[in-house]
Amino acid sequence: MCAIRSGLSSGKRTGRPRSAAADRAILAATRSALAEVGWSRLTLGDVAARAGVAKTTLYRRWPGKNELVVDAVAALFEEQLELPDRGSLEADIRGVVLRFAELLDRPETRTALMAVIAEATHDDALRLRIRAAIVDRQKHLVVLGRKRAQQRGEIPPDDPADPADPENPSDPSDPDAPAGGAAAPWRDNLIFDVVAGAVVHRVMVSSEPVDEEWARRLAGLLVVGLGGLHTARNLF
Amino acid sequence: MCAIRSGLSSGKRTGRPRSAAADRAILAATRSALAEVGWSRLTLGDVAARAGVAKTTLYRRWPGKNELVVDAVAALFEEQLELPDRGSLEADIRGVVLRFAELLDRPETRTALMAVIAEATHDDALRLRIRAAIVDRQKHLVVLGRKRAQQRGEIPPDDPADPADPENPSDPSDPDAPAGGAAAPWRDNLIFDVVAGAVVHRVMVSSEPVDEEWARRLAGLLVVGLGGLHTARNLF
DNA sequence: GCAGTTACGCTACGGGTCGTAGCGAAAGAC
DNA sequence: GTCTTTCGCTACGACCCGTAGCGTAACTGC
Repeated sequence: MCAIRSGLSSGKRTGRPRSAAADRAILAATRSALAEVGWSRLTLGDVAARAGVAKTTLYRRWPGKNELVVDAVAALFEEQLELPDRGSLEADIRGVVLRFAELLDRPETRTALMAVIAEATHDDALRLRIRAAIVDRQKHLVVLGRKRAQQRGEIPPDDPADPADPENPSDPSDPDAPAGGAAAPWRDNLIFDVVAGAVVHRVMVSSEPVDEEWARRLAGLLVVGLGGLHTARNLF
Repeated sequence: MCAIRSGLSSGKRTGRPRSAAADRAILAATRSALAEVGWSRLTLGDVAARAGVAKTTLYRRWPGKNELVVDAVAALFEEQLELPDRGSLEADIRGVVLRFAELLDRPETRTALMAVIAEATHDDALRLRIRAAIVDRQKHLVVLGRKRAQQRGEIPPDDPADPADPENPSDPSDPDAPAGGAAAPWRDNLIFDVVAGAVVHRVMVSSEPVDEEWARRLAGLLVVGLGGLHTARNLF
């Protein structure tokens, strides 16, 4: 996260420091306005007025609407990064599903997430910002859950003999690789896309609630399917 | 789809008819502009100029940017509704995955789909429009694939004794019910959310391609998982 | 203290887009 | 030919954008 850096390089800076309270007020005002008027009708002038700051202050910290909204939403993802160990892979998946759904339950998250993703289609810098602030944190939960399941013996440990994905060779810049140092990161990424994608689609497109019942069904589907991917990995 | 109705009530109307060519030009211009400049920088004046029509003509047919974009994108979904029978559930899933990914391969679809979904958060009419023009057509493919799999015997037929979803009782207005007249529509809906959500998430968030390899993995996960949902349906 | 530096609130501005209104001309229905 | 509706065009007020300039406030280092 973090706005425009005012100081040039190193830490020590002179002069009047930026108000951290203003930062919080601006981000909160952004979320509030987002929930009320939506993305397209959101104006920076309105945000500044809600936050009780001048419009120019806003532009001194964020280049534009997109970046501000990303930071405003990213703050919601900062709070609860860890996930308690619920004792089984199935329960952990249910936990992460409900955790993610809880975030999407806030109207400002719903509106903002889709909007910034749409904007990121034409803005590489914005995509990186989203990845660092939001996506990587969610993906970390998947890696964590997989490692726990391996420790429990629910799924086999990483097999060094398991050949790397031929279509995703171990390229240093390969986004399939950096996460957990696993031998087969494509499984983590597949699960990540399935879990996060299904929850988002359920909430945003199908407009149906993600409740305990649905989470149980999705987790059941995945646990059984994951077992199949390991036991009969060359079946398909 | 369909813009603003000019005539008052019944079919027959007198006077100069609306130019169908203008409609096509406007929608094509919208897609073109969307792919180039993105959602937030898209202006209706620009679209009108690209289409070679007056800006007022545009406002006579669509209430605003959102509705225009929905119709422009929906036209892409109209073309290929059916899916060839590929002989197995796994192959059918792969087919629908690649089919959906093909649509998302167009930059205008990527940009527009997320943007209109974000806007739909605050606009019920827009949500209905999206549902009718886009979502229902995609969901139909899932129902079709499930019926084929049942005919092949890959998954058991609908069990009349299968109790309806307690959290989704057979309410006439229940969106879990209307699709295929199945005894357990929640399975169709779950698969729909998982498949469509995973593809969208893979393309939009992970920014990775949906290729044959990935489709095979997702299909494998689902086929195994679906079998588990049927054989051990009360396990979770 | 004092000077130096940076952030802040405020005002004002040109530029762009929105969505609408009014007009005369064009195109089809009767 | 007459009637009805659409079309292209121009013009308009309203709004928002993003920036510049100013005087003031807050904090640092001497």
